[in-house]
Amino acid sequence: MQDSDPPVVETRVPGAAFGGAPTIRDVARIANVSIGTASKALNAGGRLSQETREKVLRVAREIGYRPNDLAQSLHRAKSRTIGIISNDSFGRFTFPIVEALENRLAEEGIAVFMCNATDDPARERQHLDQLLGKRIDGLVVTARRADKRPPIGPLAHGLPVVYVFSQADDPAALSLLPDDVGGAVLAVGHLSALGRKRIAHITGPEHFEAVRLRRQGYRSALSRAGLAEVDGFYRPGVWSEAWGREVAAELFARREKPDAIFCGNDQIARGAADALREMGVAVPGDVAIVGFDNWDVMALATRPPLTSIDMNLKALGREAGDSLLEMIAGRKLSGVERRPCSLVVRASSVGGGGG
Amino acid sequence: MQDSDPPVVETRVPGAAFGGAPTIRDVARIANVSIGTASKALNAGGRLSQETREKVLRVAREIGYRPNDLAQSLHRAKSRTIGIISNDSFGRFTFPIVEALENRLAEEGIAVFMCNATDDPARERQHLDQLLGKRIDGLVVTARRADKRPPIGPLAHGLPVVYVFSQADDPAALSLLPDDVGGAVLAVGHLSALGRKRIAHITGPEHFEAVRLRRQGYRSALSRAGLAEVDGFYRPGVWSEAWGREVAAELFARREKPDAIFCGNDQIARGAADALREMGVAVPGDVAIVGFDNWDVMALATRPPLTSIDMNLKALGREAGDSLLEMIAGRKLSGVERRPCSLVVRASSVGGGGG
DNA sequence: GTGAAAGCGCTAACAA
DNA sequence: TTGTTAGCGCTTTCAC
Repeated sequence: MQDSDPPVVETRVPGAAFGGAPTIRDVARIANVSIGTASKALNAGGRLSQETREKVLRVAREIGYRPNDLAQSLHRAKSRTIGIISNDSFGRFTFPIVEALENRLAEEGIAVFMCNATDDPARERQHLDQLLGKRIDGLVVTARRADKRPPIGPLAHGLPVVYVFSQADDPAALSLLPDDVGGAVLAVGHLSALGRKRIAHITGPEHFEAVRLRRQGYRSALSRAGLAEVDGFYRPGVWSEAWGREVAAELFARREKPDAIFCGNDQIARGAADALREMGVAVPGDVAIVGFDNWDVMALATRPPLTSIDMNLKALGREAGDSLLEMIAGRKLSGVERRPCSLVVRASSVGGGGG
Repeated sequence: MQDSDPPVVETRVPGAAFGGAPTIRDVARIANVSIGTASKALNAGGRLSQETREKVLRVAREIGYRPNDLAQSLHRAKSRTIGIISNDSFGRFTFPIVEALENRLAEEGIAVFMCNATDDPARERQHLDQLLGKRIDGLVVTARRADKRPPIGPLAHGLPVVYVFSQADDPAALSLLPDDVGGAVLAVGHLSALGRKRIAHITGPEHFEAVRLRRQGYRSALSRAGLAEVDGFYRPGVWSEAWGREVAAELFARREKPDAIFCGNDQIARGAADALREMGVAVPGDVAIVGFDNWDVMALATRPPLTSIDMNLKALGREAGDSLLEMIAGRKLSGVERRPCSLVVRASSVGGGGG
């Protein structure tokens, strides 16, 4: 059976390319037209008799023809492909960003190469080389923390690059970041609007830019509300529940206790909430708590559920996609853009007393 | 200076391809050799004078030449590219898998297209079309839960596909999964080896295959240890901390209390641990607890830290990469392969009494 | 309305 | 040792 069909096989022999995927040449031959005609029919262009067009399309469908995008790319000098390099090994923060970005780009028929560099410059360089070889039309760089990093490069001049949740040390680059200061102002503003006067701030390590910015927001919101910054109420440390528990316990062993805590992330907030509950302090009755990140798995599991600041990472990712598309279309974009966070109110700041 | 070099510019005019990236033609022209010679030099092949080779390489380096991988692919009929379609929007479980896979493939110089289908068959189809157009050499399909799914297709015949943390309803397909039964046996075996006799199982919804398999492991480990399955000790429900708290409280209101709990995931385990601590039951003194997933953020934050079952997702991802590479090389692989889990012991099952 | 051919960037077979 | 050329799959211009 198999051996009785040499002629057909023969026509595909000098190539047998790409696992035998049919080419436009196959379509043309079977439909009995020239390659040019087949191309015109498939691309819905040029003048062509209805009959021929349909014949070609039918054949194409029947043999499962699908244009080879690599060949097309070669011709149009655009790969319709972009790369994304992450140093977060695509963790909790990068995920939503990358997902939204991929969605946006998929809408335009652009495919995304995913590369994980895990903070290793050598790996990053290697990935970049590969991507440049693949002639990506653009690049997105993302990271675990939004601190400054050396810019990507040197690379094919004019390759559009967007840094998101990551900041290049290069004024000509475009960086998209959440507005940490504004997020903190939102949190503290919410608490002061609820009548809280003694607001503490438990947060992560100060070498994170986010920690410094959120503190700045904390301070400016306090002064805007006419509140004093109590000595010992600002507590940088680590991003863990244990730290939240520890500081909360300590603050409530003081004479001057806070009536609200703004936490640098949801884990700290959860730790604080746990410690307070166990000490018999009512949340939000005695103390209101606001977290940061709005990480559902933490915020919802906390008792009571956490009011938190959402960095709107999906929106950030989508905008990164928009910006990259614009840059690919030729626009020059640069600067550090900070996008607003939002406040998600739950029971840890308002509602039935609790504890 | 710049304007004094018009001829060079001119040579690149009919094309200006790919953002002006230099081509091998540019290298050849500047090095004053033929294209064929340049190619030989760059590919370290054929016989060529040392001198010429070096000259070519130097020019290539100077003008920043990087071979166009699309053109190479076209020629060699391999794209050195694979696709990965996820229905987990790359969440907690898929991510370690994808990361390890990407690492493995990067070692071979293969790039990975990332596609998120989010359980929408239309989006999946669309992504698949795009990937096939890009002539990927292979495909990996991954999902949020390891339940059976309709196989991908129809697609270019012979495209290697590996399902990981996902199972195709097709005996000819290769699926790589964690061994849930074995994981449960490990957990319950650990508890019974510690002398626990009354082991309860709080877990997620029964429509998850993982729940059914883990229960099976639970039962077989009980009987292997000569322990009875106490009525009401098997508690399917939902994957939440609240469920863990609820059931734990309930079990300890009974006359016949368990002396160990094997939980279907770490969230349930954490809920149980919290409830018990608040009831004054000592963990692991009175009750030992084992979770499942070894999700660090949960397992480590629990008081006491959770003993848990690790599905070794990174190893699974790496193996998926190995398998895909083999299939690309021509081997046919199929069947449902389950890979062992491991037990990670922490203080919730052994150690200082606690509570 | 249709076909022929050049060219996208590269490799490999064959000439010189 | 080096150059020439065909061809990978596709689009597009230009003849017919």
